[in-house]
Amino acid sequence: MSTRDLIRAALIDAARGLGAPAPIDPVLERPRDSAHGEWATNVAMTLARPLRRKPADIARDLVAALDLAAAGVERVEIAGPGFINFHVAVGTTAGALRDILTLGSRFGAADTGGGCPVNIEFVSANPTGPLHVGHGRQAALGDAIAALLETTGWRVSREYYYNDAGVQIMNLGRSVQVRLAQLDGRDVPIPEGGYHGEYILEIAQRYRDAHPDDPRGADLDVITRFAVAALRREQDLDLQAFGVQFDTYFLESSLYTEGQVDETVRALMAAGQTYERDGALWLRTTHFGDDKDRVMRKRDGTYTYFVPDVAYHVTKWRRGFARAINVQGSDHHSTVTRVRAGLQALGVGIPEGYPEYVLHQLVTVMRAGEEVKISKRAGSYVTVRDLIDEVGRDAVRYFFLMRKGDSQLVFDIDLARTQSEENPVYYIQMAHARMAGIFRVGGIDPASVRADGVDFDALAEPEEQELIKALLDLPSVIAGAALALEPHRVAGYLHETARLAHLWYHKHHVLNEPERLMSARLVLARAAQIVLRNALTILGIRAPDRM
RNA sequence: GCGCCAGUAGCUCAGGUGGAUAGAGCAACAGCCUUCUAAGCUGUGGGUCGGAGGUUCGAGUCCUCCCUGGCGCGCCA
Repeated sequence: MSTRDLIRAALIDAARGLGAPAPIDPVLERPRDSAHGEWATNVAMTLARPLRRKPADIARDLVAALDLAAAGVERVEIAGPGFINFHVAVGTTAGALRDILTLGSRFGAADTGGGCPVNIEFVSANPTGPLHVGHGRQAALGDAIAALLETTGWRVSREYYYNDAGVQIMNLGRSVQVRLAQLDGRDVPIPEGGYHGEYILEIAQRYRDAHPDDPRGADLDVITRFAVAALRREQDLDLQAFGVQFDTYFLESSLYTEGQVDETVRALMAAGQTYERDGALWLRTTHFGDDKDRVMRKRDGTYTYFVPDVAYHVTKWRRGFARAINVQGSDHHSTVTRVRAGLQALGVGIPEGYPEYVLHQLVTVMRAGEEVKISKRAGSYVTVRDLIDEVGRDAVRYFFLMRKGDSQLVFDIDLARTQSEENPVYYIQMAHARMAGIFRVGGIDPASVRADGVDFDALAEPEEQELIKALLDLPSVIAGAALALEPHRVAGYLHETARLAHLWYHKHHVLNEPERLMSARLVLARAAQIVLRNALTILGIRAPDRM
């Protein structure tokens, strides 16, 4: 049991002794100021109301009832309006490093999810062009959220949904066809809604090489399939370069060919949630929180886009995913209500909040103080590949993850490509490399470092105590980030932990110190290496041993 | 007009789900290399947390209204 758990349990006992009503759930936090001890609780203040007593009096009685010597608590004090601060013995705090070494790559993991299957859908770009920076943010976010959930015990499936049959695909085929005609010397304009990027021309040229039988581009179906395949391959390469892998690619067309769209429509009609008006079929989404009802089937007999969307999410539910998380740009937020309304209208027991959404705001790319809006290949937008080529995969990942998804994100290319202290990615990776460097120079296999017999009282320097506390916080940071679906918390934690590691490294020496000190510091260096690596891994960033 | 998100240091942003004196990076200024990476470290300055009310022991955080910005509001996808 950790020191924190021991304190918590003792507090619950003591509070019960004072007659506090159940459930008692004392919050234990790291005080901002380390002079306030290793742990602090505000439980006396939260009990003031139910017990109808002053917080300070409750705190005094609680402290009197606590016996925490065995837990390594040296001193308990009451401070401010009723906080109870716990000062833990140096060796007790440091002794917890043992767990980090023992658990290794599993330190920080939990089994909160209990193996429950969860589907995470992200990127889901239509195969009509290279991935843009927004897709990059989704890829980084989705992959990190997936890793967070895996680490906390969920069985995660990464899924990519793409539209392989709609109007946009038709426009893609036509755009390539027009480029073919232009290559053939004819003056044909790009159609309304068509794609203008240079990549369309490239595809046309490749099509011409691959189909000498059709130099004039007469067969639109064949051209379209060729273009889709080419772009899917290209997107796969982008994702590969970014280090993202999917378990499932789900084709929108399969919803039609396998009858799920029709089935969903019939089920909604049978549930009495639809009506006909003006020759169209409507869904009563207003019954489920929408501000107006939505058309499902247009007058021309075709379905609006959200019908296959609902059918798609029915398949997620049926495939056994009790949780489904969609990572999308905030420009899709209007679909949230609609999809959920459709699922509720079916009345088949799907929870109201299904699926969950992680919406992110837009990305602005800056270079030399100017906004970058276009790339040569894509024409109207900056591609993920541009960023990866320019600053490297690790920096791209970190920059996309260091901000909360709800915030608009400014991607500063100049900062991301600096290889110095100014760049947070290098700063963090450098901290890891420095820990690794200690073992390399010392000729010690880091995996051989053991905590047995180590005198943890030796780690008494303030920089050591601060670093140790930060390292031990990894599990709770991961748990919080996983619960909130917010990877940026891990990014912030990494930066702070790296700072403490640099500070310690700079001020104190490990090798060639007296045996008692060196062996303890080797454990600390090893623990720091493990924690930095584990946290970086969750964000999909490499932890190099040297730089 | 309605909805979602945001507004915190000159700039970019954190502030785990109400806690103690609001933080970090960049930028600015002043320092530190005979020892495991100076790709690093130390110090200084810098704030009406958009505004006004409210909730309570306690609000950057929760509620209401207003202001500003981004996105969305189709029988497009």
